[in-house]
Amino acid sequence: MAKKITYNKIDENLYEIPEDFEKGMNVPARFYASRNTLGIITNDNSLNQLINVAKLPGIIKYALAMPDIHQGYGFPIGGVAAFDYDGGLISPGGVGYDINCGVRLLKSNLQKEEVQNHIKDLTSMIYYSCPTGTGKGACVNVSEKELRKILQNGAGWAVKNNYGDSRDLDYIEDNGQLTADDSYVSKRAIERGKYQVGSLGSGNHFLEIGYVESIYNRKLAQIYGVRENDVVVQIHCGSRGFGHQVCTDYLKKLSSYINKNNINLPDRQLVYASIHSEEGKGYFNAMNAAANYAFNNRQVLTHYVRRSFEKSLKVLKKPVHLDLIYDITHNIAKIESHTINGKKKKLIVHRKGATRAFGPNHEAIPDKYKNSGQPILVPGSMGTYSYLLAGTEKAMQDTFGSSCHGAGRTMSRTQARKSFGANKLILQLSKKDIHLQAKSKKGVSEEAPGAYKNVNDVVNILNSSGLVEKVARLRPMAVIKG
DNA sequence: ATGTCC
Repeated sequence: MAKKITYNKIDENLYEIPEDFEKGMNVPARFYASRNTLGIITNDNSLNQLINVAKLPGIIKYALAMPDIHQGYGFPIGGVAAFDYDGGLISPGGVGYDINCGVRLLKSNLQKEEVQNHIKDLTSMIYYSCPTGTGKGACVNVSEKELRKILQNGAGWAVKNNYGDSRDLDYIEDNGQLTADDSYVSKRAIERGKYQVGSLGSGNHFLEIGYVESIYNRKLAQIYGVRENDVVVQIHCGSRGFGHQVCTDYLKKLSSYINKNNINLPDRQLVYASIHSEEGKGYFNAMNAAANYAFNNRQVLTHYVRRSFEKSLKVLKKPVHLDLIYDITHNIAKIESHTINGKKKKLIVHRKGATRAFGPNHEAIPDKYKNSGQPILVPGSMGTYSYLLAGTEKAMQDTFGSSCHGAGRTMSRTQARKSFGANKLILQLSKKDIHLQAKSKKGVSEEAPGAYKNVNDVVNILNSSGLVEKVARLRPMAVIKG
């Protein structure tokens, strides 16, 4: 029987497991929660995983968990951990299997009323032009030579090949490209990647047409370019089988590194390497290649969504366009500079199921948004609200500039399948005027809103903690799922 | 998350 976790309340929605709670912890573990979510969070293994993360060498300040925390592979999902760059710890478990899984938000020049009557045709056209579900299927099949260009250039590949506009690149985190040497990617990953360029995937991935339901901050909404009733599109997906294979490959390689160097781990799933070692350098480069794969994936899908809007809404007899508001990643480790005890320090920041949330005037934010902090996209569970938020200076100080990534699961996929029937869920959505087009009933059950926390609660925890500014809330009209 | 076991 594991020992009961004790923690101190250090702010209204912030709790801390002290460094002396368990032998081996190098820093305290902090998590954001409300009275409502506390019972859910302590119900799974996620806080034990967070304590294990606090035991890793070179961790800075504290192991952090966002309010959407739940257990994952090694590190909890909804976790943030920053390591000293000189020590160089990098860990695949701190990134996740779906490397650079992320969300992008597009805004159309159309109003809810204009799209409402055509929603089923539009959804269907997108559904058949954007492959969904597990396995093969892609908007475009590429040769190994072209794939390697994608792995190096990210979303720039799509733009160069006419899947988008060069302006899109300004509104993607890191401009849709991280530095990557693709020679560190396995042959098997290459094989899997060739046939999935421009595909949605399954699980919690989705494509959603919705509208801006309410505005919380007019000034920030104006800067981001959203108004009430604007029709928007969210695309949530990642690096597909390619990223999965990279993760699998390097968990194995780094496991050998751990054995070779006689390193004791609090959990076998927490394998890591120094980024300065050959193994660590290999993972960092392969991870970045997978990140580029995902950036490009979302860009190619965007192109097909745009074409579907144009074709399907010809009846409106007006030009239809979709502008990219922002594209964020919530599964990545990045080298960033942060102020620690008054001094700038180079860190390796792992965000797993956590979104970057840089505050105003950060150099990484596009000029147009410079004064407002970066846009943060928090999709809710299927058929519920999603949020557009802005990063704050407080997030820079308290969470290495990080926020949550969604509502966060409250039960396993297996448990959700047993608890919720797909047909009933589809009916419930339709009563709310939300049209669902899904590849598998199993997938629908697994993604039942009842298997997730309430996204409103999760966002309010971060908002009341000062980590994010609420900008707008989005309501779905139609959802496409794998 | 994932050709849910190469």
